[in-house]
Amino acid sequence: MKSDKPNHSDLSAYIADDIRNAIVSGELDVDQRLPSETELAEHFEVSRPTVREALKRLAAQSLIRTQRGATGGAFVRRLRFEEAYDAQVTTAALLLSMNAVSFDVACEARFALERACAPLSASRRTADHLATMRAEIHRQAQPGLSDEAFCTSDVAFHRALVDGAGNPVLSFQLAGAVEGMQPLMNMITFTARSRARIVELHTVLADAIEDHDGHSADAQLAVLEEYTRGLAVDVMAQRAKADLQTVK
Amino acid sequence: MKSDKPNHSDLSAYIADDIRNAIVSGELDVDQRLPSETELAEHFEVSRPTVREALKRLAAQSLIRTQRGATGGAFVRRLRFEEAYDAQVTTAALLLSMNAVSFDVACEARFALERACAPLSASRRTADHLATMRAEIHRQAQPGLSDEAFCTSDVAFHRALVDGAGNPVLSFQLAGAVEGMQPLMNMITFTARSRARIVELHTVLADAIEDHDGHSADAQLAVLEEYTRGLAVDVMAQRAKADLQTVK
DNA sequence: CCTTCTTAAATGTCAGACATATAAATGTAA
DNA sequence: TTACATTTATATGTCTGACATTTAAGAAGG
Repeated sequence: MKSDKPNHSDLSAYIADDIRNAIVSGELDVDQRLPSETELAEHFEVSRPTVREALKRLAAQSLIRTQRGATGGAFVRRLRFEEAYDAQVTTAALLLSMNAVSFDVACEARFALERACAPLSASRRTADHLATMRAEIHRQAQPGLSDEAFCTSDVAFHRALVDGAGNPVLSFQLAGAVEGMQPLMNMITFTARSRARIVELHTVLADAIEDHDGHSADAQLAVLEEYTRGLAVDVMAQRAKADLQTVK
Repeated sequence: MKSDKPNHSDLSAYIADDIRNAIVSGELDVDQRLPSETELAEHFEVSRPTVREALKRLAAQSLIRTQRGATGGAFVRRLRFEEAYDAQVTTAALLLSMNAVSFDVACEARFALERACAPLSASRRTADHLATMRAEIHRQAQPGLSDEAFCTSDVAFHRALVDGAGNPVLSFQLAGAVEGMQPLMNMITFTARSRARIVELHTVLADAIEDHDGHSADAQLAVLEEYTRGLAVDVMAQRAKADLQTVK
């Protein structure tokens, strides 16, 4: 940690960067305690509120945790997969909603990545993953399910498929692709007929995974992708038609 | 934005959550100005420093930007792919280094995802992407290149391959998988012979992409994955041997 | 009409104080 | 001696009030 005072604005950002570099570079180990706020303030020659703002920035990135009390302080935090997973989903969802990403582009990315998991999942899935997939299929077939609940179940199904690959890095990377896309999926209204078709496709997919048939699973995902994109096209067309009616 | 005072600790985290939800849910639009710090303080019934800590948390997540001056304030920020890309790389690198992820697991995830891009890249790559790949191959063949520079060029090569798919969401998702793995790759010492082999594989891969042959590109990536994992095994074996020597 | 000056509003920073949580040291009684 | 209660020191969490700085808009003057 150096301590230069570059400019007289955004000091907390500068300090946060400095400490962040120390953490990322491994200069500070996991669970190591940072100096107290007062000590940091002296070191960087700023006031305690400024140091605190810097520490809050790091806390927002899950890089540190703080403890109150006598032996308290700020500690370098071990970044866990679950936390990174959540952040990933939020980021992906925001990216899609703020950048006018088309359904097609997002859908293509999602299924391309998911298909990367298919062979691995087919060869390694446990009975547990398979049970989850079957359970979600069963839920999706229930009548009276809201569109949102149907989407949530769909995500859970695909997540089980991805987790079946038994590779936490892969699961993490795919979190954004699958769950982050949920807001886009929620825009689709699933008719009874389309739900039946999706349940059918999911069933064949689960069968392939059960049979350790990666090739078939991959093919089924391709079919599912095509069908999903077709659904979106229909929704957009109907919406455009409705807008036209409104204008008239 | 509600305003309940749940407990008397971590108020800034609570306030940040509240505003974050408003942004993610779309209640606050892009470029919309938040109330001033003083107004937020009154609304949440806390002091200005507490509000500021909350705002810094959001700034650390690239959710808001702040402007000084008369018409200044905090504004909802449009999350851009490049920023999310950087955050993704940092997060992935930290995940790998802090969770004792094996080289094999990371490598498997990376190549599985990259292979998902191969067919798309083969069909859509521009001359530009191809030129970048060729240029990086040329650089990798230069003698006297440091291991780190070789790795950097390797990342640039693979990034061009991924970008060739012409899907920004896919590029974003793969940032962590490819670039985030660089610290792990840097642990490998690339001998002249292994470099020659990698250059050879990259050349065949680039040829496949040039010929719009997605199937061949996929196959080459599989070969490259196997070779990379073999290299890592060798490095680990030599390191273990060296450690043994040290103990003696 | 253009330029310059003033003003107001907002963030950025600081200083000092008090509140609160927590572990360790200390004291006390069975 | 041991178990429990109390004190104490240290750290974060929060508040108040102030001043510095930046910036745009309005006012004044040529």
